[in-house]
Amino acid sequence: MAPSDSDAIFSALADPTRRAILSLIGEHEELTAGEIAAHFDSLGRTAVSSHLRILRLAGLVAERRDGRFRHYSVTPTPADAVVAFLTSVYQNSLEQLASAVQGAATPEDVPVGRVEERSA
Amino acid sequence: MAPSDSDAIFSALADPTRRAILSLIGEHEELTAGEIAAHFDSLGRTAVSSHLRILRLAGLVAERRDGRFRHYSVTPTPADAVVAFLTSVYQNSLEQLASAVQGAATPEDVPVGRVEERSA
DNA sequence: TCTGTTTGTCAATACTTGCGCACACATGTT
DNA sequence: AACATGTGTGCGCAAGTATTGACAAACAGA
Repeated sequence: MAPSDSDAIFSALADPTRRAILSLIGEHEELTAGEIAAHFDSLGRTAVSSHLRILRLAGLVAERRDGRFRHYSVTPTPADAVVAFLTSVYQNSLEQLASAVQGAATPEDVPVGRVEERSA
Repeated sequence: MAPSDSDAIFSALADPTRRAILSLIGEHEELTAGEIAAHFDSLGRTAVSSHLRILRLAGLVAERRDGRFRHYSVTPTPADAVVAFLTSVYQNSLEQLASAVQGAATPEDVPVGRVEERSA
């Protein structure tokens, strides 16, 4: 199976700790790795660093290096992959409001493309 | 950490095969386990059954027993948990879509509250 | 400059979890 | 009884996670 971007994103979101980290970063503009690690007593810096690496490889967060610090922030775009998948599955119950969103947002940017699927 | 629903949902969505199964069911109204298994040459019935069990426990699919067959369909509501999380992180770029989704699925149940988070 | 400290990651190791398969079992049909 | 449909169980293998120890990079102070 082609290791598409969705794989990395959904795998990254599968871990509760990573979702908590993502939420934590989302509450602020930027956070250093140390500030993030400080919020998790039960985790060492290595574990947090590893999680941040996975989030970064998935494109969910961006890192800005400033001296010996590394500031992490949320990247807005990659949620599209998740929304695209949900849209493709829940078309029936969502197509109405999809058109509503189209009217409100950009009409052409509504990817209903298929997600990966093993050919039989 | 409280094993909230989000855990089961995101874990279920983490596997590419399960996402493919979910997409496959979403393309049709209902599918039996055998029909689903027929679409995946590289998977036995046991594996597909196991995936369906996980999807069912996560509330992503519903099963209707008809004789010796079991018809699976997509349940529309549980996408709320995913959208709720995405909303909390990507408030800016998704609030329109999120409000639209919540309005169509569960109008009164609008949990934009915090996702689980380890207290420091 | 030269230590010493802080920040963050890398490497190697144990532990846990998850996936897929083979087999057996339960249920329903003919 | 014989067959078909699906699932539960146990096993082997792979992947992910957290920890310990060590390392590179950047700053502060004497």
